[in-house]
Amino acid sequence: MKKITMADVAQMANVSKSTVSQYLNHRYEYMSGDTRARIEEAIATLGYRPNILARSLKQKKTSTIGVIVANILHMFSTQVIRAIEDVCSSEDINVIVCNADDNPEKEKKYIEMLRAKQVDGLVVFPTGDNLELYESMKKEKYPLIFVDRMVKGMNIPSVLLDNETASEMAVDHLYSRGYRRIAMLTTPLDKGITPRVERVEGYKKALKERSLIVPPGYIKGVKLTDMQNVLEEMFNQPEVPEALFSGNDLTLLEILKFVKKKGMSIPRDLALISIDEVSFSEIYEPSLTIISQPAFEMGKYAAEKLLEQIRSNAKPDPMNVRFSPSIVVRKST
Amino acid sequence: MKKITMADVAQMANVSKSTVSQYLNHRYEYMSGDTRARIEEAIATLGYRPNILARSLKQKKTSTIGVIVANILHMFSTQVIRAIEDVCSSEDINVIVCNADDNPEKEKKYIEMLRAKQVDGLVVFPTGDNLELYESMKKEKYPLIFVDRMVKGMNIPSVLLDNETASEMAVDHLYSRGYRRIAMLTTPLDKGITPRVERVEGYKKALKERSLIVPPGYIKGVKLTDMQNVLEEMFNQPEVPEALFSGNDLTLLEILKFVKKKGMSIPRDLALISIDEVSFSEIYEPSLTIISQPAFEMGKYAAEKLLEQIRSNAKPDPMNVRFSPSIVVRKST
DNA sequence: CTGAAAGCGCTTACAG
DNA sequence: CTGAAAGCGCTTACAG
Repeated sequence: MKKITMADVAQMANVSKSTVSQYLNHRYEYMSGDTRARIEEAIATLGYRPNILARSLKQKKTSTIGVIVANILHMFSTQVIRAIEDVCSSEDINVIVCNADDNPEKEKKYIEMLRAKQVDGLVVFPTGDNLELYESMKKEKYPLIFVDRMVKGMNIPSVLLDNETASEMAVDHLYSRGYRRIAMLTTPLDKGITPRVERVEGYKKALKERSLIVPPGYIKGVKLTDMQNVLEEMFNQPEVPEALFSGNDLTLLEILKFVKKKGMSIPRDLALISIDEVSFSEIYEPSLTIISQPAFEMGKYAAEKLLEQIRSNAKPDPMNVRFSPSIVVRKST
Repeated sequence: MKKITMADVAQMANVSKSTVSQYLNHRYEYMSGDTRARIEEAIATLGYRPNILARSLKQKKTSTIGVIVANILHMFSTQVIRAIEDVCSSEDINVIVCNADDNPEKEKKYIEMLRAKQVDGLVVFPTGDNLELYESMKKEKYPLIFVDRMVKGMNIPSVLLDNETASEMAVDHLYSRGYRRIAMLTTPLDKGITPRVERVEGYKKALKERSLIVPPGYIKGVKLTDMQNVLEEMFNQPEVPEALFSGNDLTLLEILKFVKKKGMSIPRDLALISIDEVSFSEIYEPSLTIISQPAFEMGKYAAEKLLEQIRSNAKPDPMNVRFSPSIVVRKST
């Protein structure tokens, strides 16, 4: 059961390897129909399958890109991946997906692994903690695009949500419904992760514009595992929030857990709005008002830009491209 | 900005490529400390990164496995993947995940792509429609293991849920709570997909053992997009079900959509139980009773067995290994 | 229209 | 302790 190689096919078809190679690459121009048929037959009877590794080594390209998401548990990641796969598959590019699990070590390991595997380019949701690594790719002009997050002072093209507007929309909606004491909960802010920071900024700005004050206990960015406690505190303040703005889907889940534990009624006891669609936003009672990201478009755009970079490794991409959120008003507000 | 190769390192360190290779592979036994230091330095100053493609070509192995899931939208798939990644990463094996999207064409494309990339083995959730392909891998003794589904008459090791028991547990639980008119809804049965068929069989058997009759309209296996209509019919029968058994998570979502649309109250109007945990089973009101699969253990086992196959390409795996479900009783029943 | 030869970047006996 | 040489399975000018 020895592996069939091109040499075997060539021998059986009575041609040279070069000719078999031409055949495989559909360069039929100067090939006699007879030769072509013999090769075809030899391939079929031998069950020959080309070794892409060898080809890639020679061609110095793998027709494969890598994508490294910070945390695959976010619905957003899944959708972006799907979009990337769709555009790549239509261009015969393979994609390898890795999950950094919010862990810079893992991110680094995956970036190195993928580059060692010679992938032609990378789309990454950067953890933000591998500056030198990003920098070195940048310097080597290695095709690279960031999604969801930018890294300050790094000059790497990034596709982002218009986060400020997203927050503005959330606050505006709540405000128009008459809510005034609006709190915000999200995942940790200390790492300076773009969407978190910008959403908090946008939220603050929108409140200020409406002359609403934000008690210090009204903005929290903490780990998912700490959220139950933080919510406990938040709702033990003298001025209890009337509305809560959730920074992302995973946070929303924690909030709903809390709401249930406390037997709160939405929106009577608390109005709730979140960024990111979730699978159950329609079926939850009440259905959930959501600020939704155009995840699919963002993924598509990122893939297209990366492929452009790969093809003409000169043209610099626009730096930070912003996509607009949209609001889906349901019953939780 | 030309690519740094081993030859460059060798030259700079004043040794041969062979020696650099030894260094990279940690074969220091006969290497002078001096040489070693020079190589180390050369690598650092040049920023050399080995080309894994070349190594793999020579070594005839890539230290990479592929996993092809039938449908990544099932929570179960995600968890199995995660488990596979964990065991592989601890053994320095890379994993490439592909989503067949319930489409045999895509499955075929991915299997061929991964094999062309020379992955060392494959774990697949078979769509069941690529018999010849499975057969040929089997014949070539290509390392392969199935998860979630088996393919009849194919003799390929498969790791499966004990589906009959899962259904038995569901029915038993409902029965013990006093429900008698128990219906079941799941995804299409016509393709003979193992878990669906077995769960339906198990359900029928369990009903029979309890001398319960199943009106014809009580078992449905249909596409997700048809479920609203089918549920409509099901609840327009003269004998309306008191309890509904959902075959998987995606089905559950459809049922919940229907329940909401109809303003039904769970469990008063309808008791509900499903196979597969979902993100919102705790927070849903009422919380959802679930038959849960040991997805993580199943993935771990599959990965371990595949790696064994790869290492000693002789030892045949046990054929159909069954894992036991467990029930998480909550409030929907 | 087809083939011989070189080469992609590694690893691996083997020799010394 | 280290190096020369062959080879993994392809592709790609180039020659004829």
